[in-house]
Amino acid sequence: MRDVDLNRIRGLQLFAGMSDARFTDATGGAFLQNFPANATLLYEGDPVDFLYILLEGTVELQGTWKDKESTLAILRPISTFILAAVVLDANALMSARTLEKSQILMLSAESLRRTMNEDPAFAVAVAQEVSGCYRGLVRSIKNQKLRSGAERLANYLLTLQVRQGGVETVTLPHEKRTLASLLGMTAENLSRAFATLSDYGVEVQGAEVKLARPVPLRRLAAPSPLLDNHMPPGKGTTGKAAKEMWPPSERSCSAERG
Amino acid sequence: MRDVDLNRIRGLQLFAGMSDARFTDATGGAFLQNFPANATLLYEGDPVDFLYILLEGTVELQGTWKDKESTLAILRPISTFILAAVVLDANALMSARTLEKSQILMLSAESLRRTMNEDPAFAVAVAQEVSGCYRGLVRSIKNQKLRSGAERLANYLLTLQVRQGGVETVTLPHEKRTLASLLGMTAENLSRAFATLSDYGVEVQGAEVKLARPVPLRRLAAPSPLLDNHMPPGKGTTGKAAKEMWPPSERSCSAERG
DNA sequence: ATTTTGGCTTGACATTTATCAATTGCAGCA
DNA sequence: TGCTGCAATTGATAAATGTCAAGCCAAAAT
Repeated sequence: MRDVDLNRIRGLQLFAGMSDARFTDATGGAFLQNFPANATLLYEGDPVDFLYILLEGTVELQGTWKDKESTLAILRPISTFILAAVVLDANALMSARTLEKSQILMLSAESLRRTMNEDPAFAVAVAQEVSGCYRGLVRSIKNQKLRSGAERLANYLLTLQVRQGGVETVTLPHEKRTLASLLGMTAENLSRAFATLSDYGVEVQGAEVKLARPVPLRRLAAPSPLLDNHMPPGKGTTGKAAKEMWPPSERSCSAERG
Repeated sequence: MRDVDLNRIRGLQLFAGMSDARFTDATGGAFLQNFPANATLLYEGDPVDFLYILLEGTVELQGTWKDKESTLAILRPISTFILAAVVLDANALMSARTLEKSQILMLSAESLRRTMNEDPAFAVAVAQEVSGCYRGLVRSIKNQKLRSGAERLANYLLTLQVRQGGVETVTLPHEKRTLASLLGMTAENLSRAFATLSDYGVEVQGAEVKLARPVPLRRLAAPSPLLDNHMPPGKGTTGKAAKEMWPPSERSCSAERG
């Protein structure tokens, strides 16, 4: 472990209230790992011995049942994942695999649980982080149960637009089949959903998607802070909750969901 | 507040490691409220000033979007709810309403946040509780995205069977339309899903459902600890995670989901 | 006892989504 | 330059799910 790597995570909200001594202690058994694309870090059902922190690359969290699989989240740096399993010393409910070459920091789950018990501020930070992840999942379920495929896509595009700085033409960050799975549909249906949205000014060319008529698109999408997390680094969801600073907890575990 | 009411929650995992003094302090601003059936406790988007603890009755958590609504969870005593919003001092993402006459304990959110900061053991307990809720939602999403309506119903029935002690004939605890919404389908489709399951020995008569041929039913349902929470009070999910004792965190916030 | 209410079911139909097969398009490579 | 492999698209079809309307049934009200 080089300090330069640890410094990348020292600034995370999760470790904010910690003394340097405790931070050093908690990250004692940590190591940095480089993975190629399409490497599986963890299988569904596996015991979880580490907290993973994605520093570079992309990681997909997926679930499987009866030969079917579904993407539950796609993570970008800097994100922690499987924190809940670490807290409860439980088995993983999701598989994790890299979508591209990735650099991942692995912290000993046991050390973290010990630190939680010794450092009150850290325990609070963990509770906040997991709470944010929880709320991300609540949004995800609502998105899935209340909206149609085209509506989910429309909202995904609008969220992407915000995250990319309000540009008119957004760039899809993943393969379309991955995006389809994240949005809860087949690749074929994603194509058709794009076709449907062409009536609303959505023009696709490879990974470039031009949102030519934002107004009708937004009317169809009807984005809502109660379902979508339009949160670019540094802004709070509500006035009241301004303390949910970056890295926003609600983003860490469920970023770029459908 | 009568002590007899507070005693009902004193035994919760959430308050386990707490000194009596801190417990008294944390529950200082608490009050017990009786609600009739169909009373809305909290609307989606509302600021959250209390942690709710259901002592008697039934509470439904639901989400709304564009005139559509969906049941996200149905809670039974003793369950806490909207803990994540309390932790983050954020607005509610779900509405909460009673399905029947209910008795609900309301604890000051601000007191609880203060207690979290003052009592390390409580902060850890909160982190564990929210982590359990998080995992419940992960299961819920997988259930929703990976299974068909009939498969969700089949698994719901099997879960119910376990929870009711393994009886051959289970009793549906809610109205079918509520159940349908929980399972992510319309009431009409729930009827048809029951019809589909008749091929697997499922015989419906009102709220009584006889599972006459468990073997083929289980083959169809393919229940899995990674998607279903077959956890009756007192048993852990995995050998390793035996410390997830009752009230199991994974049940509190998402019990009786589809 | 009769009416009324509301949940539940059923049928017909529309819409959405999935599946299968074939084709296109494109990037990497011989 | 032309393969080759894979993602993406398209069309045809099937399955799942939603919608609307009508009717059934049982519990509650009169």
